Amino acid sequence: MHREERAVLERYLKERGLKMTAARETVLEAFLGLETHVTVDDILEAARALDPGIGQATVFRTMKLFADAGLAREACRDDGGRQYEHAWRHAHHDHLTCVDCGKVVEFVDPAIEKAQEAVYRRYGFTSSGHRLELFGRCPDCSKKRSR
Amino acid sequence: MHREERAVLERYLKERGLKMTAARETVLEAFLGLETHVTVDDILEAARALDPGIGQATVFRTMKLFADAGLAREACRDDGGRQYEHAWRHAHHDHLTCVDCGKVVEFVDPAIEKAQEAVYRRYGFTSSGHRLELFGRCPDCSKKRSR
DNA sequence: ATGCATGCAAAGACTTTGCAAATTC
DNA sequence: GAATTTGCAAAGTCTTTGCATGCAT
Repeated sequence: MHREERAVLERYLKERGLKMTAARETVLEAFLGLETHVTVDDILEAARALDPGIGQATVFRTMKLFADAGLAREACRDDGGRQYEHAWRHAHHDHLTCVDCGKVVEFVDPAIEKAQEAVYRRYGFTSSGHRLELFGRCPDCSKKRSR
Repeated sequence: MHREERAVLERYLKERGLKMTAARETVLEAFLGLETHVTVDDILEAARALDPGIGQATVFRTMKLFADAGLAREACRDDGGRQYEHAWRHAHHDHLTCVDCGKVVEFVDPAIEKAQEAVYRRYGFTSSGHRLELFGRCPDCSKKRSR
């Protein structure tokens, strides 16, 4: 499973003289098996389902490693909680989040991307990424609310 | 100083039977006297400069109150640190942050705002705000880097 | 063999909460 | 006077670090 991500990790490790270990494999499988947008705790729980011996510190350390290897992306919720998203073969996207039920829609909008480039030019900045989160109420929650 | 913000706070407090206290005034002055984008610690330090007796818990509690009163806006950095921004008479804006020196440019781009509305419509969501942060390198840092 | 990685537990950073005393209305 | 607020310290979270042991190379 997840052969490609595993190859990415192995290459990353080899490049810096680090080691492929059982714990790293387990955390990788656990992380990839979950939907994107998970907390360290979610990952720990999933990892322990595969191997109960996994330590919490290992998950923290491993996820930092994955982030650096380009397999995960560190994000943060407004309440300060940290989350990780899948980053490999998971193109850039923005988020549309329902403030009631928490549902997240991922989208990419060319018009927005283009307008952002114009902003960079306007201020003479060199672009290096962005984060856009739209908040609102999803169709279901809107309906419930108007009743 | 800051008469208008003070009036907003007083009205907010009166509406719910809460009290205007010296500590709240102090924290308000401290917060407004700082530039936007500050941590609780920045505010605590500034507040203690005005009144050394201010407790840390009071600042936490008071900033939550201000956020609810519409005077402050809670934000969060990617490293998980919490920040507060001024929210009163400080229209909605997005951020363009220099990844090298940390400088922040606030901007509003009508094309982006418009494109966002289209995204809401596309997914049937009701809008309730957004957060956009562009990362890049400011002109100064770009120059330094290319040398 | 060497040195990186692990799990545990302790330590840290940040935030919240319980409480008695002080303050506001 | 009744009720909210405060500052302190204790308790909670979440995350990182130190260390002896275990493993990958």
